[in-house]
Amino acid sequence: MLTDRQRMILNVIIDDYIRSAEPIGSRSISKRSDVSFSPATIRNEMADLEELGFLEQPHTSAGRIPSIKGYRYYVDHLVKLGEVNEQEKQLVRSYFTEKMNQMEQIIQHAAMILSNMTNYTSIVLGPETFTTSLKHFQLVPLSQDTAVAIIVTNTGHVENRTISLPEDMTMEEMQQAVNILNAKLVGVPLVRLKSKLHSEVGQELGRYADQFERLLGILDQTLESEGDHRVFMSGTTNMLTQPEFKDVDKVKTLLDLLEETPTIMQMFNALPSGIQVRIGTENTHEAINTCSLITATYSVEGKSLGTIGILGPTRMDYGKVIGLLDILSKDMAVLLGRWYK
Amino acid sequence: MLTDRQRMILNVIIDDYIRSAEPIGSRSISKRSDVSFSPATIRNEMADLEELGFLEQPHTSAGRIPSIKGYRYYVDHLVKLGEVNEQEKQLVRSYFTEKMNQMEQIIQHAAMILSNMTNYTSIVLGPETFTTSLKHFQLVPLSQDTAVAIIVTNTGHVENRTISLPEDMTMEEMQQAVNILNAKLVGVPLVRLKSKLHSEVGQELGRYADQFERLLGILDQTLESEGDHRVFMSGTTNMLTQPEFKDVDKVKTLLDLLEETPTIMQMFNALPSGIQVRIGTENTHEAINTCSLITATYSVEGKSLGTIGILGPTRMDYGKVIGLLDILSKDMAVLLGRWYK
DNA sequence: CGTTAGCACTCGATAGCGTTGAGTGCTAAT
DNA sequence: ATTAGCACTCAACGCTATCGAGTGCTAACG
Repeated sequence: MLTDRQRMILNVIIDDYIRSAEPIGSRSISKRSDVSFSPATIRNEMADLEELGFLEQPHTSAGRIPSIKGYRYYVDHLVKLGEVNEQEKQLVRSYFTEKMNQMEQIIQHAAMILSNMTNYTSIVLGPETFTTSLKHFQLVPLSQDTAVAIIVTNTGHVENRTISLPEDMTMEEMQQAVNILNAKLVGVPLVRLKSKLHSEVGQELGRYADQFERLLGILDQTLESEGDHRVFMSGTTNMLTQPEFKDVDKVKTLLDLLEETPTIMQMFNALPSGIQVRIGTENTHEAINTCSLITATYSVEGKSLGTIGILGPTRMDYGKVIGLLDILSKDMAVLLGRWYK
Repeated sequence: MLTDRQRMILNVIIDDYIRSAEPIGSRSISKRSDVSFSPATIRNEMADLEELGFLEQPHTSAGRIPSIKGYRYYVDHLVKLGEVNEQEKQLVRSYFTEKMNQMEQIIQHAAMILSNMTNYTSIVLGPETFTTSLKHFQLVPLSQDTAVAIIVTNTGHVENRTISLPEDMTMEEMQQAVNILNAKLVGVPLVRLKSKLHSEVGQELGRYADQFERLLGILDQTLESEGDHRVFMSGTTNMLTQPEFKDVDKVKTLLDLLEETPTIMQMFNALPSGIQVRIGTENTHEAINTCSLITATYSVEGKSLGTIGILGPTRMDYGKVIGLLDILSKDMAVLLGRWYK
């Protein structure tokens, strides 16, 4: 569909534009040592590329900038994966080598590494609920009528809720109910917890109907709110250094979006595995129509655990980011692998 | 030091400026129904007020704006406490009435209420560590050689760390050490935990020297990292709607500051009890030299528990914010009172 | 003597205008 | 097919004039 020369020119324009953030003219391309055509020739090709929809002109008599379609072609066919050099690889790994024995820590760290190395905003989703199961369920009394309910998953994740007992129930009764739950529910995946609760444990706890309802409520609440704890972000303000965000209004809509955890989750959920690139308007959310989102899933033994992603302007260093996401997702998989043995 | 009329004029200027964000001229003051002097008279008074340092002129032939000193005088002598009307009081309370049985929830909610009702940025610090004590310390085994250590405080706060056992230690040995710790340390305030550990429990655990060191490390880590969990913020992007932040660079320095939890903690710590107002350069941090920070401590039985605060531009609705902080800090004290019975 | 009307003055903001220069598209020559 | 040449376009920039909100000062007034 495109000639070799057109591809080459498109490639050069995008590379240059990514660096300079300014429209690229024919002369500056022609001057490059790896280009041996005159500006006029380049101009002709650029005109063709524009007609084909790969380039745009902000206004007549300005250079060209890539269109969404142009970026798309670039990502699909042209981009050279940023050669994360051995030194950088080591750097990434060295971030992890310290005693990182908590999953939350690893994930948060991953987000930090990403944003630091790219200067974009990073978003990391922790492991999906369906791969985690209940390990332990416990009640710690605080006072006469209050207690903390603690849920531990097999991944080492801990959730907790403070509850106050109904007046007509003693701590002992409550504790008994918990014991029964523990006996029945340990090992059950969190997603099946609810149905399991109703079907199997229901009758057994019949006589503790009240407590049962209450505990169920706590479990539900916990499972719902877990979403908050699964999204980690870093470098949100990095966006502000990009020239495309010199307008405060844009910044606000973007930052507001990033604070909406549910929306973020929704964006990240149900992404196909592997590395995905969403360019500009390919994103469903209007607030990031001038951004690109690159995501990679990390998985253990074929099971997708979670997602790491980078949000930046459409004019983004795709090669570098994709390369980085690739090795980082693999490193994370290895690192997290031990939790799932 | 100031005549009644000067006070009145200063008051009017600040009130108007807070609303309009634009320099106030003599004519617009004179036109107000509650002012019966000609512009010329007002001008004379304004010139005097400027000489005294209460007003500033952005440039000749512009109106006057309040100086830091002006705001200070306003806050100390002139401001009418925003009459949080009964309806709003109810609104605040209604936010809380739902089943809020977790302390974190209450605090986070308080931050949200503040930012929603003021359109500024709110910062809330949870209860100080020294008022909380250890309630329970537990180990939940995950696999052969990993476990989750869980610490519960008397406030219902839960902290946890995943740990991996040294190879030469069994889970049973570890568990035993935990039992001893539990017996000795429950009820001890968190701040004294460390010294208590060394002095009293040290010998007892002598034979478990290795484990002891390890557990100590975990406790330390937990106590240190607790800071992160104690700072709650809401409405960080509200700043962006203020005209004084139309400049992206300012926004960035501000947002960067807000992300530094330790700095925030430092700013809030050791504040005198009651309501405090820090105007502009009265703040030590340069990044908020064009902001004002209003804080209120909330306390139970004379003991200060934590701090709630509002960060806004110096041109801030002091009356409203102070009034709101006042009733909210009291409401929180009541609500949190039950944890400290 | 405090207050006020009048007036010259200041200065940021805004609009209009010519200049500049990077970049284009087209044509004709190679 | 490529390229040199040239007329054309248009944002950006700087300059100037104008406008008007607001001031400071002086003199008049009750």
